[in-house]
Amino acid sequence: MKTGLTYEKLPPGFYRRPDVLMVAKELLGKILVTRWNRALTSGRIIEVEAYEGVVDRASHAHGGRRTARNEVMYGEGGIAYVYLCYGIHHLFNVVSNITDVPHAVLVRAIEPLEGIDTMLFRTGKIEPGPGLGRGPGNLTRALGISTAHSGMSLQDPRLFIATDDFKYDEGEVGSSPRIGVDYAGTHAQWPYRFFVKGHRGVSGPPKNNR
DNA sequence: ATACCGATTAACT
DNA sequence: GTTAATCGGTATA
Repeated sequence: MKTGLTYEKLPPGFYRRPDVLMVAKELLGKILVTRWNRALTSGRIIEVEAYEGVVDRASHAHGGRRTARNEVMYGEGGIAYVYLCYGIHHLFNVVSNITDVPHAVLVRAIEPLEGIDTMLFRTGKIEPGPGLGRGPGNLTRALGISTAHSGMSLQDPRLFIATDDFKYDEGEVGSSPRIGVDYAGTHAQWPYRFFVKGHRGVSGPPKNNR
């Protein structure tokens, strides 16, 4: 495949580690790739949030809740969990940890790399730029990800995460409480959101990336 | 059967 | 700074 970029798919072991915060932080700088019917689109991950399963009131799996929607969270690390939010937005998560430990990482923003034309077509936007991958609902639209892909393995050639050995330095990464989880009470204060400081592609107002 | 609500976004003032 | 849009998932009866 001609990509102009060289990168290598992350192995299953990356996702199956016990510390969801470590998995979340290390996903920053990795490349999220989709290839539906030969249309390749990709972007570098620049903002994520960790959801710590049964102990986390902000998680869909809090208290061991298990439904048709969130069932895939209980699968082995390395699969996609995609769900519909506000009736419109498809939110993409990476399931981590071992079977029956429902940890997940929400991908909130990417820096578009490949397939910009395809992303513009999918989003109906006219100008290329950070807006294409900024926000969890926007990036799934740009990459063509939907709830139909929930449960798909991230070893699939159509949907995977890869590394080109690029890494952000620790000093380039900021943390904050997660967005939009005020209903979770004190757990909403946990600093489980990680982002690239000062990056224009990070979601929310400018203060969100400081 | 029915009621409530959200891991958001864009378009406002 | 504020708010309307929008509908599947979930709980309750």
